[in-house]
Amino acid sequence: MKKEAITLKKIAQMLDLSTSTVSRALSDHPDISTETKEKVRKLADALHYVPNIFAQGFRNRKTNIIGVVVPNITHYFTTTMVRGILEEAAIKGYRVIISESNNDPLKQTEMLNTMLQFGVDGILVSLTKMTRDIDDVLKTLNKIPLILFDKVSNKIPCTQITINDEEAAHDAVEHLINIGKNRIAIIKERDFSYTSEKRYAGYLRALKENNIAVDEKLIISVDDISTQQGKRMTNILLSIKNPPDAIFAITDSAAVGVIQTLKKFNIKIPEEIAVVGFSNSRRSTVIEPNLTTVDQPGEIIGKNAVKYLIDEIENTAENVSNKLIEIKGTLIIRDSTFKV
Amino acid sequence: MKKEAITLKKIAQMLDLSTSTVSRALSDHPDISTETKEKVRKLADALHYVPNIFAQGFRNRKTNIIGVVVPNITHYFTTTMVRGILEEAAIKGYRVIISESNNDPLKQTEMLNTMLQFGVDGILVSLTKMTRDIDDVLKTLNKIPLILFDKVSNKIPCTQITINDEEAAHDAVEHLINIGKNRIAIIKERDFSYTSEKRYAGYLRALKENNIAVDEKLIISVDDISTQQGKRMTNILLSIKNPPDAIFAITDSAAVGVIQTLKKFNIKIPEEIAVVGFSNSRRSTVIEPNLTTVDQPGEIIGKNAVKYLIDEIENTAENVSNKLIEIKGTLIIRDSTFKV
DNA sequence: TATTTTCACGCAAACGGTTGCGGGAACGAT
DNA sequence: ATCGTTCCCGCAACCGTTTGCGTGAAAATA
Repeated sequence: MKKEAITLKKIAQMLDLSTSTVSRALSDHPDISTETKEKVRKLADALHYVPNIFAQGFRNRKTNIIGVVVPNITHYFTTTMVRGILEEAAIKGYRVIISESNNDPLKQTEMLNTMLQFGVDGILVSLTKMTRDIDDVLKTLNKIPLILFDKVSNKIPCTQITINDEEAAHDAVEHLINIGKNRIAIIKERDFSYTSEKRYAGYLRALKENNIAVDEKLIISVDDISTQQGKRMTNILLSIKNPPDAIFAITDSAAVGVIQTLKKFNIKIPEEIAVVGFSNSRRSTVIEPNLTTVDQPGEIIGKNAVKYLIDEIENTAENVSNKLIEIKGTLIIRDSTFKV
Repeated sequence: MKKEAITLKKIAQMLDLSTSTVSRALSDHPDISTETKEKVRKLADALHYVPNIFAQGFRNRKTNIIGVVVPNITHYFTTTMVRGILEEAAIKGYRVIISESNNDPLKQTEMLNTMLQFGVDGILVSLTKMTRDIDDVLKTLNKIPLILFDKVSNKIPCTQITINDEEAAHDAVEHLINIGKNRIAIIKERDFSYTSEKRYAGYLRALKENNIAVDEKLIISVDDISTQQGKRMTNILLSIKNPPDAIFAITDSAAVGVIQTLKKFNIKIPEEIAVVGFSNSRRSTVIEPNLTTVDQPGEIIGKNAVKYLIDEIENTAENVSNKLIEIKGTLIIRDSTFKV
């Protein structure tokens, strides 16, 4: 079936050398003379020799594979991060195994275990929303380098890479204040979402800095944030006595639902109610009016995650300090808040 | 660092057996007595024994990994297929390595080679657009089971899984005819795209079946289909003497550009010009009017691809016949063609 | 010339699991 | 008692690569 592979042994036989010499020649070991190295390299090239990865992994206890676990691979932003991960990993000579937790903590731990069993060198995790018992993640963390990205948690002591949610949200809300809004609603996620909490904190800080009182009625929490929920929550917000003059949806998909509902009631955007989202998804330039949102540089996050992970993998000796890296997200102002 | 792994040898020592007996016991070999099997299994469970995959792969030349190459992982439809692939592979006990060709044939062959070198058991490929010299793919095909999905090519003799592009496109165009259109433009891709050709064929068949003459001016080919191109081509279509009364864009993203441009010129959709896309992307329900499009069951395609691939992997003996599987896509009628 | 150092390479073990083959023990049949 | 089976199990080789250690020859030093 498969053609006979070219092995070190064969090259050795052809050159009348030992396999160890060939091995060392290819890895540029100082014990080998330059001429021998030359000869070996030339023949290896000619035969298209590729080392048997399994023999190597077997020998070195290193697989050069990193595992990636994400909640939902169909989210555009997630794919941009994955793209960054794939790119950086390829550059560094690593391969990537991806799996999806479907926001199910049980499946998440199952995935982690599978990856461990498979012998990946390290794991990149974007947490499920309801990761309450982080024990399984911690257990994995003890065995193998592990880094959190995007959906992170301060309860897990490891390096974490995310965007500056708090600051970006703060900027978004401040932008709303700058265009003259002061009854600013927020649609956020209920509990267990580090990301949501951070953005909520940014919201609160922006209000406080501008001496705007917090109105609990304008703070809406949902279990799973989605376009559907955006619609429903907008209905609720419109029904209160003093409706908001701006809505900050913690997610673009929710923001889309918000805008659709506002339009259904013929509410002028942004004059009557302005809308801000988060993610700069593709839909944000399709919805009308175009959505003001926060652009998250997914590829950069992905690349950085790989960088730090490989760093941990290759420097197992010194105990790496757990870093908290925040990548800057930038507010993109569009028609849903400000028309030119 | 890593705790000492539990090996067959250790279990063997603890039970005073040989490693071969333990190995056979765990693989349910008939030579081993039931009691011994019981004992071994119990201890293995208790110790959480997991076989060293690299030793196995090394020995058996089987990795239980399948490689996946896609042109662009950020496309929503692609991610739905990936989801199906991941799910089915997990069920069958395979892991998945993903890489992105960025629609670059050179990168595609590079990816294929990396996967080969890595020893994957089989490969799933969605071709780049300009895969003219398919030699590299063929070379890979000779060494290892390979199946094409979504972006396929009839020039490569292997099992292929795709949606019924021709029929779906035919249905879409026929729908346009049914609502009274007869100057139907198509925006398609220039050459080298099997998918595009199939959809174009469906377009032609629908016209022919309904005795509508083909007008070359209404057939627009572009190099890379995108929202931007959709906009530009719409401008062109509007500038001809007899503009179309319907536009079939071979892709949702192009269709979005079409609609945006038509709206800019205050052309009524669908009364003056109707629009149909292809993919049922998320944007198709955000754009106004909502886009009539073809829904492609990505997960089913992904699952099937894995199924057939594993079939080939595990039945290397008999020469598998190359099948051509078409998964049904279904037309979803929305406001861009028909308002209720 | 005798001794040490340097250089360039080979030997062989090791990694963990699988498997062909062979063999001892128990049993039944002759 | 002898022979042939059957049942269980162990021995040892093997997969391809890496690496500690050893060695012979040449070169350098005494």
